[in-house]
Amino acid sequence: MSGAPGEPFDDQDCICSYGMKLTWDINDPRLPQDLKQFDTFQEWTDGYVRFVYSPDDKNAQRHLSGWAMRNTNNHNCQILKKSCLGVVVCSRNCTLLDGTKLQLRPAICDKARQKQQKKLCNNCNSALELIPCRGHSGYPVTNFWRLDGKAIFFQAKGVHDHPRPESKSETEARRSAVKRQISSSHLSQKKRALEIETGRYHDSGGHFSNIHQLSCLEGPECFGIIADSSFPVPAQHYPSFQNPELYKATYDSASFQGDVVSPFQKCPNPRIYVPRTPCSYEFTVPSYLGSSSYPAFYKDLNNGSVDTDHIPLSVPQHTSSALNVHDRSSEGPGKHHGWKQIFGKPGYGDRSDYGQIQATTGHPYYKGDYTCRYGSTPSPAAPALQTVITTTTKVSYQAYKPSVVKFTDNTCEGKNLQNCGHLPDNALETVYPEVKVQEDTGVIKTALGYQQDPVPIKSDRLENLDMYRYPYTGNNYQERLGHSFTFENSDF
DNA sequence: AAGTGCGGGTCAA
DNA sequence: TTGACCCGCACTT
Repeated sequence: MSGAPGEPFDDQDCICSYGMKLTWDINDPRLPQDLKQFDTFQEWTDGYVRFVYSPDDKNAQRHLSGWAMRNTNNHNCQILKKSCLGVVVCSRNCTLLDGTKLQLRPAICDKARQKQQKKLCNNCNSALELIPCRGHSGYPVTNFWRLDGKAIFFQAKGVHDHPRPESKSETEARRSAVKRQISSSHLSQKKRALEIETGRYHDSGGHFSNIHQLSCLEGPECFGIIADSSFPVPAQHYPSFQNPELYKATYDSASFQGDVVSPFQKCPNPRIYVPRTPCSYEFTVPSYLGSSSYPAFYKDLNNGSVDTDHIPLSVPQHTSSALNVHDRSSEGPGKHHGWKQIFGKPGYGDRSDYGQIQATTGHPYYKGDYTCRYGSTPSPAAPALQTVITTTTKVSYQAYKPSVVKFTDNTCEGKNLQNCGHLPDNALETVYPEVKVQEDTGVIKTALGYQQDPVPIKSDRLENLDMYRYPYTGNNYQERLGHSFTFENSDF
């Protein structure tokens, strides 16, 4: 189906991954061999994209993804196939103290996932619920990995129709941090007991002032992610690695003492802006993709059985929101519209940008029936996306070219978003009308992101350096994170 | 314990 | 035939 291996697109305006400039499909007998460059590792791929990674890229070697992807047997030992597990949310869709939603990473292991779903929402005690991914014709988004020759080929099929879960690194970092807190807490208690025994304890209030303030939290190496400092700095728009400052704040003693409101009660950020790409692409990072929050912890560490999964690290980003997850999850694949159906649906014609598409798929997440936190209004400026994406394994490479080019004019800056402290649900619902649309263009963003000039991002981030200490500001969360962590093999 | 990858097997389209 | 999915196993973290 694809052209000669290595044959690049001749469209000079094609700003996409190197992998997508080449014409290949993961199932092709022969993949491009004469590779001239590699793509920077992308943790949050979304959409029908392809990348070619260096065989030395550690993340590519590990088949890493921000999404919770589980191995799927495709009976082809040459190609590793993984499918998305979705995201775990609160069944009541409760709003956390910081105004965000619970969005946990589904456990990859089946047993662990079952256990995970038996747990309760740490915020409202209602059940947790797994929102399955139905972004690929009603089936989970699939990722394919293939080591061929001197490159690692990656291909993704489908557009995630759910919020991002915590990334693997975030989950690991959170667990790591919590464990450290636990051990620290226990050590502190022992120390205190010893002090009492020896008559050296003079704290009249019996208050552990700063006792939970871990010294290790001063440095990024405290967290697994940084130790692995090596994560690639993808030139993508929203790297997912945490800013150590956020951890520092989050795991502060106040938060750990139980029912204490997070010190950073949030402010969904109005400033949603992503620097232009070299070709003046500009778009908004959706809230659910870019923000996160650090709700207060409710577990008493003294009980020694903190469930790290119940301590949401980042709960960001909601795509859609005020949905009823029961409705969402109870819907079978059959009720979802495939891409063919979507594109063929009358009335949308050439306005088939992703936002429009997903907002009209009939999927509860995007139904107009729902009062969505971020709305589902398509960008009025969204141009036609002359894309044809098949719903089968074989994806026409031709689909990629126009999708990127056509996105040029879809500029949407969240400058008008309200800056608010602690908004109630219904208030938030009206805040991000444009965000949803941008999120739905994930495929394009991902494709565009890889070559983005990091310089403007840096300057932009530097301008907002102060915000690093105060989570949430909506969408630039992930963007900010990119500053604190570096990816492996990155030339950043 | 959980993540990861492999592979046998079933089922439905 | 193809793709999704379940399961068990082995190995790693």
